[in-house]
Amino acid sequence: MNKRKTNTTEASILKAAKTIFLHKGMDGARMQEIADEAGINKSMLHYYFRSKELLFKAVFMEAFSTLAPQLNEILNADSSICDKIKGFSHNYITFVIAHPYLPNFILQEMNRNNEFVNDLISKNHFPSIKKFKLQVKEKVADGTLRPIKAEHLFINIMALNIFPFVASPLLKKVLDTSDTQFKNLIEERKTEVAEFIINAIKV
Amino acid sequence: MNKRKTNTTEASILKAAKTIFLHKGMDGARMQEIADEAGINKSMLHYYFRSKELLFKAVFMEAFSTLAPQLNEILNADSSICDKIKGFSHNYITFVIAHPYLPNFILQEMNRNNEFVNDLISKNHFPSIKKFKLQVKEKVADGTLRPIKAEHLFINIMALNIFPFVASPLLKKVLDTSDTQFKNLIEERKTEVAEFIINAIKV
DNA sequence: GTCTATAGCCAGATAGAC
DNA sequence: GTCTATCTGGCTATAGAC
Repeated sequence: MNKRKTNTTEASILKAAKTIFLHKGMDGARMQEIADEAGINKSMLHYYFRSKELLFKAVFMEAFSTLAPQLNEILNADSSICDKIKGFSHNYITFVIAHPYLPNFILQEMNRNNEFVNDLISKNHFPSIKKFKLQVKEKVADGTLRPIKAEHLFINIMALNIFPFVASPLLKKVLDTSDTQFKNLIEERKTEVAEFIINAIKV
Repeated sequence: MNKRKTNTTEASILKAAKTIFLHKGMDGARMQEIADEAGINKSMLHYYFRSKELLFKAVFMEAFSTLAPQLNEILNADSSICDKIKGFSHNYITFVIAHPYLPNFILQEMNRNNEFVNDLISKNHFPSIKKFKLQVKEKVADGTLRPIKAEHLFINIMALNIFPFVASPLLKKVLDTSDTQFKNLIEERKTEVAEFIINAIKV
């Protein structure tokens, strides 16, 4: 009985905290706002998570844990480079359409350079680029790919997939698009991005 | 005499405010910290700029005014698309190496969605994509360019140039590079990015 | 476990002497 | 114009009743 209440309250706090932290960041978020969002008393936040920082850590880790593994589709899968790029772009964009604030939140908090964010990440068995590096080197050597460093290719894949979500307010202004039109553009990018990259690297 | 002191003090406040706001954002910045950075008394900030918000607006506008005009090299120059991409990538990356916190600051504050940021920007004769759209359409029609929407090409150019600066903490971890190695990668991108894009769009 | 009330602190802003 | 001192409000966090 106690256990059940603990679980549901704790979960609703986490859910509310996620909403607020993702929209406003650590510095902009208010404990009161999170409590209101969860429909419970502010002191409950401290009862369950002890401090704003610990609550934030929980949210950040959960957010990070959903994004980091997706990189493995590029870095550690066994498929061809083309298939990786097609698969990742489609899956990643589909996922982020459903969670549009995630990428900006992660990047922003990593840029704030708190020791703990970087600590948490280091410990969290970060995906390594090692295997991908070998694969690219090999394909460049045998002439299947234009000469390109794996590092640049990886940065480019990330950039083309992630950037539109991080820069959407700016892009909407320059492109002079409505929200609906912008959504359509993003939808198109599920295939557009992979096509663009593959054209860039194929011989 | 008074005039000179006004100018130098006001300038040193603005400079300090730029440093602090760019590193910490509106929410994370403290007026005391800005005063310390400028080496003057906190009440001077209010004497010259009246409030934190007005000081922030001044900083944001100055930052935005240095970045926005650079988009014109892509959007409104008279050169060929290839030359635009080469020129912009080289110039933009060179500029941001010297001001690495600028892009993240602008994107972050636009994402906070304060009315005033969006208002300020709307009034600031934002560069339009109109001319670039015509140019791309024309080149696609006459077969000089692979079929691509101007919107996607523009997003891609922005993404490939800006993203590495916004995501540097993440990229450094995944790529497992030192600061020096990462700087070298960025340096390479002055030409690498344009090459990549041109390969992607040429027939 | 959940609430109310409040402690304690720190930030932005102002008053007023010089 | 520049300083010191201080007000005021809002925020995190906790004490304590239920």
